[in-house]
Amino acid sequence: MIRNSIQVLHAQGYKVTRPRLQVVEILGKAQKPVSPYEIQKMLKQQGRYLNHVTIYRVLELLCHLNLAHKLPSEKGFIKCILGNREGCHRFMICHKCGAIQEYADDKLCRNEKEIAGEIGFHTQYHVSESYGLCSSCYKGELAGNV
Amino acid sequence: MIRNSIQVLHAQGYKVTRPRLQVVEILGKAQKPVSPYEIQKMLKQQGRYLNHVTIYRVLELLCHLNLAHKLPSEKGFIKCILGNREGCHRFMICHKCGAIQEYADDKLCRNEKEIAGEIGFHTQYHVSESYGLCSSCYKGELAGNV
DNA sequence: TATCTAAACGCAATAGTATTGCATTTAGAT
DNA sequence: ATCTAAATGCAATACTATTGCGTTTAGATA
Ligand SMILES: [Mn+2]
Ligand SMILES: [Mn+2]
Ligand SMILES: [Zn+2]
Ligand SMILES: [Zn+2]
Repeated sequence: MIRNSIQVLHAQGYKVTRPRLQVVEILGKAQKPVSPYEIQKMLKQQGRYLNHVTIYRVLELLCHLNLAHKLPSEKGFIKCILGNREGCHRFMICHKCGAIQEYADDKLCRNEKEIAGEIGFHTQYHVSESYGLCSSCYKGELAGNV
Repeated sequence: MIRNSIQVLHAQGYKVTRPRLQVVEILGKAQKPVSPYEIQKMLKQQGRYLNHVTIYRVLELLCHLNLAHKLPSEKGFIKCILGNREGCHRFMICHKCGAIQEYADDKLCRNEKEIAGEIGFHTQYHVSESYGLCSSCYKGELAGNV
């Protein structure tokens, strides 16, 4: 995570700074989307400090570099685990435990573009989030309902 | 739009109030997502006034009744044009003119659920937004590039 | 039509989120 | 070691969202 981020930053001509690495580290540990202010609090607990403006700017850059994604409906950011694979990156979100699963699927993209094409809409990218229960939470629900 | 909203409010045991009708009216006219504060401004221009808290509450209700949708990535609300059709309601968003096209597609939902199922994720609903150019903006782009 | 009450609204206070301009610091090139 | 464009911190400001509570009102009932 960190290593890859450093590489990407470097390769794209962006400086490798402490704030950037700190945010990357937080995202790497987080198991669910985190907001800029949440990141600030988490750093604070480590005795570190970053201005919230800096965090906003870092997150913006990380998204630009596809190292992170913004999940608007969750009001938070999450690290990208797919790399620069083709197609759009999609998410499954467990609304019980908050866990996120990132995935990509070309067929799905083609489907959506096809439907759009039928009414003359030219798709450039997709935002796609599935909400439900992850396998472990689903099992928990079943157990609870006995 | 208004008539249908009145019916739904009534049928569900919610009062038909002036604030609710005013917000419905604004959503009906808007050609793109509008935020609560934008709605307040638009009403102001008509010489009307609603407290922003009221607008928040009305929008929450309208979404609950499927008369409107929140578009998180656009930070705004839009009226629903599909009614209570089965499946999730999806959107195509032109990032040039801001126009929105709502649609639904069962096949797409099945596809997504299928993919989720493969990793044990149990989907309950989808958030889906396609970004690109609507047909008229696309034509405009082509013309401009000559 | 008048009365009544739960539901809805307005207001005020407060909290949380986001953006901008500018001075200072610093990564990394030379 | 020096230099400079890039990045950060700070301060001010604007925008967005939530809560509690007193007042008003839609619409049911008589
Ligand atoms: Mn990704
Ligand atoms: Mn709809
Ligand atoms: Zn879960
Ligand atoms: Zn357009």
